[in-house]
Amino acid sequence: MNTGTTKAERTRNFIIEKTAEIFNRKGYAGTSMSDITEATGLTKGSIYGNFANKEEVALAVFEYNRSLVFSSVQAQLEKADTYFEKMMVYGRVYKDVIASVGNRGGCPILNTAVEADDTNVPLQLSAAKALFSWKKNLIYLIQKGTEAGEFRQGVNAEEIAISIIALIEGGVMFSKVTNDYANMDHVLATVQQLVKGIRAD
Amino acid sequence: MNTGTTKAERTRNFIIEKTAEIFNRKGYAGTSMSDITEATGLTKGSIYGNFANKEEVALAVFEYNRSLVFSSVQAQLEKADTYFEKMMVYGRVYKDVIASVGNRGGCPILNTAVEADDTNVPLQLSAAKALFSWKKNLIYLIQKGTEAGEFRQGVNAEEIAISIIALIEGGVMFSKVTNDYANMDHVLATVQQLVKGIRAD
DNA sequence: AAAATTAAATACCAATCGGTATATTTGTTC
DNA sequence: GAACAAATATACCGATTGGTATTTAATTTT
Repeated sequence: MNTGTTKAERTRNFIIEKTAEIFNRKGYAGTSMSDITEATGLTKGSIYGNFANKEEVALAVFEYNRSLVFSSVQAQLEKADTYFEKMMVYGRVYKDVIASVGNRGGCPILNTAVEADDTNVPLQLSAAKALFSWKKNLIYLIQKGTEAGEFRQGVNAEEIAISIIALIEGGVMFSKVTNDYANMDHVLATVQQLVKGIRAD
Repeated sequence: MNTGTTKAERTRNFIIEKTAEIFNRKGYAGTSMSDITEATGLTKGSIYGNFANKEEVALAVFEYNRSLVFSSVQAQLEKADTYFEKMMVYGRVYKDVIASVGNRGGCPILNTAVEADDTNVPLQLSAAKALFSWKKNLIYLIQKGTEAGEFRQGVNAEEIAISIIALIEGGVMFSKVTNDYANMDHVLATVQQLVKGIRAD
């Protein structure tokens, strides 16, 4: 990528792209300015010419990492024809998403949420916003699927939505720290079971 | 608490107890030696007289935080008479556990796993070991419950176990970062549903 | 191509980082 | 209570932290 009109915009994107994986792996506190200058080959003067401080880099990087995962999922969602199939995308999100972006330090939402919830309000809000948006989208899919007659009436859409997110994020945490992705398969099987469970008969 | 025969042992425990919440909130990278001296009122000489380095403090603190959660759950498990009831303890773990230890920076296993999986091998192994032990215990309860005729035969115990852990940890992450514990209630409802779903009829 | 503007590099800052050697205090044993 | 041992405090180390003025280099605009 690295598009943008002015030189500053291009450099800004360049910095974000080059440091995205570092921030996702080491976290905000664990990533230093020298990590950033090293990864980009730029000097501090250049970094601070494009960002006010380390926090602003981290915020931009989180948005970039989040959008990477988002568009990867979005591509799968668009391929699915029914709302049931769209929901089932999350039941096999591992093969397409985790395998690609997951091998860059795990889920950025999870990483940022866990680190920032006690230490950094702007980052916390960014993570919370991403989760809220994800939840909202899942609820939307369930409601639309219910209207289309694919799902049963009276389903607790919010409960299903939050549970699917929790399963995926908890599964990423579990399989990453144990280095065993069979664990991810197990939680995704439960996600599929949840989705099949709300199907209209 | 703060038991121990020698003065060194008592000081060691004192350091662990006084810094347990700080490490759980700020993480390993985010907690400094001055945080530790400040919280304990001791000097660096005293800290390094009892621990080899910061990592050793973090490891001891993780073990302490983990055991806090563990014994809180264990107390509930012992009260439950049937294996079904024991499994259901995890479906209401929030009220007793999250409310107490959760308000000290969240689940130590989650926090340590997410931070350490890319940055610190000893801490990663500690977190992985804790999760493995938890998973093993859940599988044991399901198997024992099956033998006792409480649960159906042919249940995928590992899948249920990992899913319950993922739901709880994902739920803690979600509700902590959004500051909305209604989300925790939703995932716990799903945990209960999972346990009820393997019940023998 | 010259002038004006923008961006990046250099050199520096005080503060803090994790850690150590040594001195001093405290507790214990005879 | 003197001698000894253990534990804590003091003072220091070089390296690194995030951040900033200022100078130099590269782009745009005229």
